[in-house]
This record gives sequence, structure tokens and C-alpha cells, in this order.
Amino acid sequence: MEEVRFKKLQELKEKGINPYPYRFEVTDFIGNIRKQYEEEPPENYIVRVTGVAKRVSRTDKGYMVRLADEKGIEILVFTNEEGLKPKEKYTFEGVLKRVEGKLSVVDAKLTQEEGEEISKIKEQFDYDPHNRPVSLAGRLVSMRTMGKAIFGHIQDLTGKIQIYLKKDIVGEEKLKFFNDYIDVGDIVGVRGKLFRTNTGELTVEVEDYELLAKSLHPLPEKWHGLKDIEVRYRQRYLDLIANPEARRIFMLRTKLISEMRKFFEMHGFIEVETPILQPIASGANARPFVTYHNFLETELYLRIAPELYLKRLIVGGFPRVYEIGKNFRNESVDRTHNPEFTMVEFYAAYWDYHDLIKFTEDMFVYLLEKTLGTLKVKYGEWELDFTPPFKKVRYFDLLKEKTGKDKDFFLHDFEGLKKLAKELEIPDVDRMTHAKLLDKVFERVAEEELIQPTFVLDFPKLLSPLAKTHREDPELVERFELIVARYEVANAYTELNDPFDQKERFLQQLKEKQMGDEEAMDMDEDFIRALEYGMPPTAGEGIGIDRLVMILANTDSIREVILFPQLKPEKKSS
RNA sequence: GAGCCGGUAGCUCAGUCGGUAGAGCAACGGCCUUUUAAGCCGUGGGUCGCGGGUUCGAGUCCCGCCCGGCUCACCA
Repeated sequence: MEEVRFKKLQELKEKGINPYPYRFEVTDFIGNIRKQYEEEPPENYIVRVTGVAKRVSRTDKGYMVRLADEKGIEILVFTNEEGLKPKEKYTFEGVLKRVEGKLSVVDAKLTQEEGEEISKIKEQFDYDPHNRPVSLAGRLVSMRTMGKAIFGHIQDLTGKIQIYLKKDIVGEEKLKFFNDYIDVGDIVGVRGKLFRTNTGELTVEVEDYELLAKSLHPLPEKWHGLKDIEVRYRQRYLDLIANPEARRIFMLRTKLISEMRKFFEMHGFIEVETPILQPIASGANARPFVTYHNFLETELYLRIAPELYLKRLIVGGFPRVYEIGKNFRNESVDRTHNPEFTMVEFYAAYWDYHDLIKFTEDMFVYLLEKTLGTLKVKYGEWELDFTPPFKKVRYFDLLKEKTGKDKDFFLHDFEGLKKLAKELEIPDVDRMTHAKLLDKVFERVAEEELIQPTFVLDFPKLLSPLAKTHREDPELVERFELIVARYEVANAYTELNDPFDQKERFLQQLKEKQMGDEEAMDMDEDFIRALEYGMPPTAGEGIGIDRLVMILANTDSIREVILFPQLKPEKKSS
């Protein structure tokens, strides 16, 4: 198949036609053009339509019916009704919605009552484009040749639009060229006028077109798309071409990050960049990647967190900073972990963690309204409600509620805690430090049930070497985690700015490391020195972007929200 | 790292008890000037993930390996 296309490519070159030309004047993105002539139906707009079923197709869940009225105007109906037959007349009641740009009736049910004409409904939301001239470009994703005319769809990131070439307008030669040399998958540019076909679809009547790039490989199948998960990740470009859901998720991700930047800017934060190559990997509990700089003759680590650098900037007098960027952790890869992942970390001088709670709620409300337009998010079986104030619960209150044991037990009865952990069937209990064990027990008994957005407040000090001691309890720190759908989405605290206390905490971490905790933090002497110059009272927070996108996109795999997730290299079979 | 599941045409998938490797879409040739999962007639297309073994005979059974998915263990 590739050979046929390669032959076409050769022939084009022989004809003196460049199959890879330099530019094409585009008047707009396809989606923008469609938006101008297509109105979005209101939420939950119920319609009743009557028409003849022209085709009944099975989909993943139910059936898709192409329904036409007497004038031939068509609408798509998605239904679970069984036994529908083509050429029969039906009336459906359902919700009017655009599916991939086309007006459709979803969740439709058969009804005996009188239905409206399809054309009446479509007129309200699909406008006449009045032969407006356009120049559009995109990938040809389908083609239907009809002798002296050709239909097809071209697609860009923003949408699809039908193109129509007929002999009378485009000319015999150009029509033949399209038939002979243009394939599904090629990038083409078209110039022509917008009109609606007999069935009501917005279409470019092509006056002239250009091949903009030849595609040598066939595209994935148009109906089932690309399902092979491995190919979807390894060749993400194919996934993006073939699967609208993939495009939707990454558009959502882009939108979220862009709105996040706006929100920070609105609140006086400036965006900064701190080193990814760091001589000391500290600021989080994780194993780093190690690399080597030839000229400096030194080992460097890919950062596991930007925290200690961002706080140096607070010392330097930047009162509100944020950084959106990658962190790298050399741990295993699974459904919720990629070796490189995106976090936003932000720090505000003169705030404490109470300010951050409010700020976080405000930010989530803002982001949700800008991206999904709702505070109630469907995630798997659950409906997550982000209406503030979010639930708040103190760390040890939650533990006490679940286990009946109090803070004293967890912090001072190491042997008792071990026994409890064993009862909870936590593995490798005997090899864990006190801090690690406490963390595990909390995860096992408490996080399981934290589905709705919940702030867990006031963590034990031994789990938080960079957080400031709680003003009311020396065994706690002023820290919270925001947990949503069992994921730790945000982690924040009033920052420790006492250099002596900070040094003690690092020393404690070194002890933990010696006791076998590979992820304990390293001492950063210069960071201590920075604190000695004086860091104002400060609050800081990190939000995991990937996990947040997972929740908004309603997916349970981090690989669905990272464009190019890490996979093992493909082995060449040579 | 352990357990379970998967890998068959470009894509989506069938493949019975071990007995000639299949369908739809895509491709190729023909017909067709408002089609839309277009339609109609015809044609070609396979390292059955890789390597070994058992067998007269392996996509199918056995062993090893590669890649992916899920679950578990660790980081978020």
C-alpha cells in the first residue's frame, strides 16, 4: 500500500509538481469557521424529531441512526433502542447536542407522539453561510468519489469540514488529479465557497485546491479509530489524528495550564524558571536520575522538586513566584506515575497555610469554570463537587476516627504502630522507619475514603522536613494536602524559615536515610545559608498538573494526559 | 520486581478439537455530479510479536524472550 503511494509521489515529481510545497494562505481554522455558522444548543435541550432511518449503525454503546425528513435534511440520532430498521419512519425524543460538530439527538428514545421536522430544528442552530469564500487547510480524513464529483472531509485540531469538488466548478483536469493522486491522509488546502448540502451539512464547494503534503502511510480505520494502546502512545500523532477524545484531553490540558497562568498573574505572582540540573536533589522524598556534566566534571541530578530554589527567590525579594515545570523521579512506572511529571509550585511571602486554603479553593473554582464550566465533575462512578468550602479534616482526627488510636499512639508507640500495620496487612513493616510506617498506615486507612475534595490538615512533623512547626503543637506542622478521588492533588505548608530548625530537620532526614529510607532528603547547605539571611513568613504549595488533568478529563491513566509518556524502547526485529 | 491478560492484513477484529489464514474498513481496477460508516461489480494483500520444542502437521499445545495492559509492591 505504501508502494502505491510512493509511486504516486515519484510520478508527481516527474510531472514537476512538488508534493511538499512551502506555504498556503489559510483564512481561518476549521473549527472557527464552523462556529460562525453553528450555534451550540442550550444545555439539556429536549427535541422530538420525525424522519426515515437511512442507516442504522452499531456503536460502542447502542446505535447511531441517520434520520432524514422529506426534504432530505438529516440528523444523527444516538439511541439504545433495539430492532430499528432502515427505511422505516420513526419519532425520537432526546437531547439536542453537537457530536463532532454535527447536530445530533443523544440518549434518544422512541415515542408515539408527534415529532418536529428535522429541518425546523436544524434551522435554529445551523445557519446559511451565504456562499462565503474561504481558504482552509487540513488533513484529508475521508473521501467519497462519485465519478464527476468528490466528497471528503478535511480536519485540523479545531474540527472537521466537508469539501465538495465537482467537475463543473473545479474542472475536469483538477478533478482527475484529485482522483489519481490525492489520498486519504494527505494534507490539502482548499479555496472555495461555503454552502450547505441537501442534507444540511456545512461544506466547502471547492474552486481550487493544492496538495500540501503527501502521506505515505494509510490512516487508522475511520470508524473504529486507533485502539491499540501501545501504538497510541508510541505514535501519538496517529492518536491525535484518529481519536477525537485524545484531542479533547490535550486541548483541555492546554486550556487548564493557560488559565492557571492567568490566575497567578491576576494575583500578583510572577513566573520563574529554576534549574532542572541540580547538584543536590532535595526538596522532596524521591530517588533522582543521575547525570554527568563533562566540562564541570561533576555529577548532577534531574530535579525532584524546585522547592528549595523557589524559596531562595523569596529570600531574594520576589514576594510571589510560581513555576510550572517537570519534575523527574526515578521510580517505577504505572497507571498514576510517569518518570517525568508536571507540577506547579508557588510561594507567597507573608501568607500562611490558611491563606493557601482560601487561595486554592478560589483557584479550583476559577479553573473549573474556565475549563469545564461546572463545579461538579464526573469522575468514574463519582460526581466530585468542588463547591467551596471544601471538606477539611485534621490528620490525626481522621486517623482516630478510622482506628480509634490517638496522636500519642501514632507518634510515640512505634511497636504498637508496627502491630497495627501488620494487622492492616501492610507489607515489609519491619524494614520501615517510623515516619514511613505512619505514612503508609494513613494511606491505607484514611485516603481510601477521600473522594470528594478534602483538605487534610496538620501533618506530623516527622513527615514534613520543610514545613514550619505548628503554632499550637510542636509535634505537628502547618501543612495540608488536598485529596480528590484518592489522589493527592496538592501539598502545601507554611514554610519553615528558621535556619536552625531547618538544619535539624535535614539532619533528621540524613538519619532516616542511614536507616534505609532511600527517599529521605539530602542536606542543602546553601539553602540553610539563604534562610540565615532571612526569609519572610511564607506559604508554598505544589499542585500535580497531570493528576488534575486526569480528574478533569475523567481518565484513570496518567498516560492519557501526557502527550508522550515514557515506554520501553521498541526492539528492532532485525 | 511478582501475578494475571493480551500481541493474527495498514486499521478494527474473528479463527472451533492441532488439519488449506478469514471478515469489515483501507488499498487497487471499473460505474456513479449533493455524498457522508456512500452504494454497486471485480482484484490484490499475512515473518499469526520473536526464538526454540512436541507433532506426520502448530495461529492453536509446551518452554524461553520482547513489548503492552491490569493488579500488587515503591514515589505524586
